[in-house]
Amino acid sequence: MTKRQEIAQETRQRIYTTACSLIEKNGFANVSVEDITRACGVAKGTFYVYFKRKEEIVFECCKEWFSDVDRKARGHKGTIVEKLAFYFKGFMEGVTCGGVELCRQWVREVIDPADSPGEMCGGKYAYDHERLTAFLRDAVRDGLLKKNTPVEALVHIFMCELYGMMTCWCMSDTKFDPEEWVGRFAKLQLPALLAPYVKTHAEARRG
Amino acid sequence: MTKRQEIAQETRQRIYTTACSLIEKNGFANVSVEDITRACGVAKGTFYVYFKRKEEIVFECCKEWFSDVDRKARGHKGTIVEKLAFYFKGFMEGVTCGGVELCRQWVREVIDPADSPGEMCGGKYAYDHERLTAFLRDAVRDGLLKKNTPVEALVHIFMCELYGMMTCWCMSDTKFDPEEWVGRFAKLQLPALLAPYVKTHAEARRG
DNA sequence: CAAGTCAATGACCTGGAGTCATTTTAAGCG
DNA sequence: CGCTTAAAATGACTCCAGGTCATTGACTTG
Repeated sequence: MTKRQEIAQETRQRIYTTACSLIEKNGFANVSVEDITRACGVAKGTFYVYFKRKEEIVFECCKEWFSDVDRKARGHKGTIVEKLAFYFKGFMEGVTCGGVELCRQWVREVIDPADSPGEMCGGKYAYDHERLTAFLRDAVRDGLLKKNTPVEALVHIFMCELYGMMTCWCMSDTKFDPEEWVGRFAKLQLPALLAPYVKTHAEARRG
Repeated sequence: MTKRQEIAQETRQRIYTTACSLIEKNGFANVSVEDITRACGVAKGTFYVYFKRKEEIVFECCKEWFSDVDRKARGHKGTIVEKLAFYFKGFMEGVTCGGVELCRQWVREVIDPADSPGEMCGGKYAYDHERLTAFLRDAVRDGLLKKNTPVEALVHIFMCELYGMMTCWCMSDTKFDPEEWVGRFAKLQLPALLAPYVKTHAEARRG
């Protein structure tokens, strides 16, 4: 990497960091692109060298929420119910850690498939969706779930729950506790949903 | 009502109707206030005679979604699980009937308590919240649920589910079917959630 | 060192939200 | 029927923020 590219990377990073913290402090709508660039000492145009639209910065900021949720959950010992509970817990930890203003903007963007197809919503939704699908497929492969498990349908249900949680967290202005929610979901609802597909001990022994 | 007030009401109604249909056709962000006023043959300023902000029209459009969901559900015969399933079904019917673009804007507004406190989010959220709370309290009073039922907590869970459904419906661009979702929720998850609070036949007989 | 590349710039364009002084029109009254 | 009053309607205007693009000059390359 040449010195030039290094400087460019650093500029991009500075814009990204500044944007995240400003948005978290004041909310997406109350932070202008000029606010961001002024705060990190570059011209407005520079923002658009690195990001196509103002919204794109949110995608950047939120990507890391989910960066290794699935990897960790795979490593988690226990039943499929316990693994999934761990997955959800990790997911919501990422979200809450990112802050409510970023979460709000994420939801705003994700509900609208019309906004920049391909890169934004479609892509973002697919991101989680595929990750969770792969996770469940592996659980089937590893014998934690029966062969006839309707993976796609379950993924849809779980995505509904996760995004419902996010939406309500934003609505309640963080007063509601996602961790408690995940706990209850895992204890009451998850077993009911998975019951038909979880192998009994006898079945598991048979393979 | 004088002729003057009649005309004013009619103007307001015309703006409201035109706005709803334009938003549903093109999406909230792609409809300007001028588009709306032009389409119904009044000046831009007239819009602001009747609505404080562009967003306020959405509140108006969406209010009727929930107008008598609870009343109908109260009249529905059956167990508390069946009544609630009916409630949820009616709620989502209202939403889907209103159309995905209105639903999107509703979610956008509702997740943000900072936007016009009192009237908008706080009020809107409270609207559903209180309605469902009253519904569950009545179920307790009528002996469908035990006295120790944690009504507030249940309301929160249900609101999460409803808004999760709405969010996912918007995300999937209406591809996902809320009715099917409600059906499954009522069959698998609702009984698990309510189990500790539903009276047994013996308990019900004792009162 | 000359030519080429590319990050960075900021004046500029655009479009839409919301305002307000003014005009139009219905209502009330002698 | 005029005249006054008050409400409804107007549209030119301000303001602001997102996004563009021709230009600059620092760095790279041969």
